[in-house]
Amino acid sequence: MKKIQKIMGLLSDNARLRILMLLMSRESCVCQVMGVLGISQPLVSRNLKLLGDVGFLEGRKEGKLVFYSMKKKMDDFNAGIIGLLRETLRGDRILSKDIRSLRACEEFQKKSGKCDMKTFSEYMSKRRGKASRV
Amino acid sequence: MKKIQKIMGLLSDNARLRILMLLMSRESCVCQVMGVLGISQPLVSRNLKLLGDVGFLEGRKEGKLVFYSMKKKMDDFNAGIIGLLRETLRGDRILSKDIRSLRACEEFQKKSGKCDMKTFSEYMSKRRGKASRV
DNA sequence: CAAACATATAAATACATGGTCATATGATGA
DNA sequence: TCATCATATGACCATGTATTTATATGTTTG
Repeated sequence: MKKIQKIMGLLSDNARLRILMLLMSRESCVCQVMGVLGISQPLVSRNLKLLGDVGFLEGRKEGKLVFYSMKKKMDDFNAGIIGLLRETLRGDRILSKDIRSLRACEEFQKKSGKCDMKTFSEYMSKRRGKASRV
Repeated sequence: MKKIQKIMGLLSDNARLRILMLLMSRESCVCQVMGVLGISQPLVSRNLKLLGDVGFLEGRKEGKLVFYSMKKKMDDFNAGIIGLLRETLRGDRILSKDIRSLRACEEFQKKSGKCDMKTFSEYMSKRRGKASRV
């Protein structure tokens, strides 16, 4: 009961919902989440931690980077919620856009070898200027 | 997305979760919910309204009383959440106790013909003194 | 109609939470 | 080792939300 309340509270936040949906599509590191959602690094870290604490996410370190992904094993309630979210938010505009942004962010990271999000923003602007309809 | 956030927020509250679970077992009027949960009347009214606004509950007037119950037709998300809660909270101590209290409250209401919750509390005390393990 | 009762609403207050800023930790490379 | 980069943590402030108090609305009964 207490746990349910806590989880429901966590899922009442826009950023955290987007993070969850984003990580359903694939794992990503903190700076990628920053880049995609456009929110501050401390806030991303905090939200990832919160989602991890209740059993939704797990982290994996790789050098200086930390990659987060959906936890493989979840209890019935968590799995049920995730399933329900996936069903309900399938095709959601914002989330689809986020997933596309994640691809772009990975691309940028490969080219530049950095997680610098200021530069990433500029990169995204140029990119948008060229061809892609957002 | 916005709606999901809203619903998740509503379900992060102890009183509202208990109300939902209580009304899964059967419909009840505002004063019964007060008596069972032991919270103030304005708060009960407010929470019932909130849960109604997002499509979980419906109300039915009967004289001065207003009975609330689970809505018959819900969209997939709402139905999914309710199903998940029912599964997860099946056998929860607090909720089982609430449901027993509801029976007692109905019984009291029949005898006294009133919804006076002060009197109901006294009634419950005596009752507890006699036989029933809560 | 007046009084009592059940419910709803409004205003006020107290507490929780989101977000930012500053800073700490930990890893890599010069 | 020092500098830089990526992430985590702590303190703080602003906003929102739960809860209470007071009061309004609507219904029954005397």
